[in-house]
Amino acid sequence: MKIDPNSKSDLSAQIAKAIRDAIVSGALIVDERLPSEAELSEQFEVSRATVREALKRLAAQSLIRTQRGAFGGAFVNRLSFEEAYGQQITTSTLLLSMNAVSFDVACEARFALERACAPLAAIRSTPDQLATMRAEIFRQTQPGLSDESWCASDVAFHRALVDGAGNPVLSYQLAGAVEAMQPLMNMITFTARSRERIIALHTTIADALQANDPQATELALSDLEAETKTLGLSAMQARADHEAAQKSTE
Amino acid sequence: MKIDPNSKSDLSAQIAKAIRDAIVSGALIVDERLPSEAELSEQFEVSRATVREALKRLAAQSLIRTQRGAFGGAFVNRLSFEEAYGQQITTSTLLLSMNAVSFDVACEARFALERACAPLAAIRSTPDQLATMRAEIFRQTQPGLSDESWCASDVAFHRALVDGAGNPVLSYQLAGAVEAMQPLMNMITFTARSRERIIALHTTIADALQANDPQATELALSDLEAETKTLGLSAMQARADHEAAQKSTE
DNA sequence: GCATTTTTAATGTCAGACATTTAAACGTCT
DNA sequence: AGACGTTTAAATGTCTGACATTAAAAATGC
Repeated sequence: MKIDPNSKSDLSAQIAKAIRDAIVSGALIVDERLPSEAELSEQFEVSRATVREALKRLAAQSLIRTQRGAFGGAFVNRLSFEEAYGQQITTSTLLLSMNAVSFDVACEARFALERACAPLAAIRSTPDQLATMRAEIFRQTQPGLSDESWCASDVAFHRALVDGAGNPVLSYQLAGAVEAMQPLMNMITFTARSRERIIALHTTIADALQANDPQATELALSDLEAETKTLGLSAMQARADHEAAQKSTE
Repeated sequence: MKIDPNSKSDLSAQIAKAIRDAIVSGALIVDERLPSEAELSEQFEVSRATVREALKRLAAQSLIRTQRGAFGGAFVNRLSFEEAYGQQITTSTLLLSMNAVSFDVACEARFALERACAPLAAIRSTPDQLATMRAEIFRQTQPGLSDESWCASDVAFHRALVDGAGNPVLSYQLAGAVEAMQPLMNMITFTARSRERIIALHTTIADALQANDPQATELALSDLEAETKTLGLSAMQARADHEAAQKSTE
């Protein structure tokens, strides 16, 4: 592991990159202990503070974990699916909120990805996963459910659907898409009437999965996409009207 | 922004979390300047070194950027799709390599996601994107192409396909899936015979997209998935044999 | 009014100290 | 010999204060 003395970027960034490359390339393997901070600072010929900044960068990406005490140190972390989910969701959420991604585009992406799961989920969904979906549908029928609880239940339903594909890589990739939509969905006011329609579609989806019918699942998902887009459109419209009204009173 | 004095985790991690929450919640907006390190260290009642470690964590996630000099400081970063791509790819690649994800599972996920793009790409692919695909197919017909170059061209072809869906959110989500597969694909030795079959399928896909035919595209992708899985299987088999042979000579 | 120099406010880096944690090594008693 | 408490050592976590470097604003000179 060496750093480029001509590079103009921060030393801590360079050192982090050197170690990251060693991990990605496999030169450092999972659970292997890195040299101590003091040793690294000698090796790279920088102060301990600089090494620490580099290690914190890697820790922020879950590439390493640190343990205090004798025989402690920094260890290469096994990146778990759970941790990766979390990072994916944070990144996706920020990406959407900071880049003014339209509701339509996000919605289209989400349902396209979910439809990709449909054929697999139709074959593989476990009774547990189907039960989860039914339970969430039941929760959605409860009167007086707040919009936030409704959205949370919606996410839970869709996660069960995605997990039904029985492919952890797919679940991981989709976690971001499904969860990142939630802030956008939270802008929508769900009327009793629209909830009814969505519940009906959720039921259709659950039925289709239970019947191992991929086509029907995809169809229902497409209908749900259309319904969601319509709701989103009117919510965005209402929001735009509201802002215009505020502007005129200023 | 406050930190919990009872928490037992590192101060720098807590401070990073406090600032991250402020960004995600929108309390700090894009391009806004954070207080200087000295001010933050007063605010949180910690040393400047600790604040710096926290800021490096955030920088590692591309949440902030720093600028030196007077009127410099740390600024909330607009997370671009490009940066997010990069992070997605690193994370996905590590996830696959560290968790012994089988070739089959990764392959299935990748093609399921690509099939999700097919209907959109069939409608929206631009002449530019189609030209890129044709160019990559042509490159693939060149004799003497190394396995690495072949794989790189394969990735370029599939990225063009995915980008053809004209949905940046989809492209972002899929970047990880497509690129993370490459290390696994690199294990495969592509014979002239198998290359021929893949090139034929790539051509079928490009034709179907050009003809705006989503069904044909999906079909060809499924065929390609089957072909890839077969190749992967024999590669894994060969690798297992090799390892068994090595073990017996020890 | 423009070019140049100076100032200044920030981050980047360093050295050294001390606090805290943790597991191994050591002793002691049964 | 084995169980249990104590010491010790090696690591990370935190603090302090200093200096280097950078880059923009302010001051100066023409």
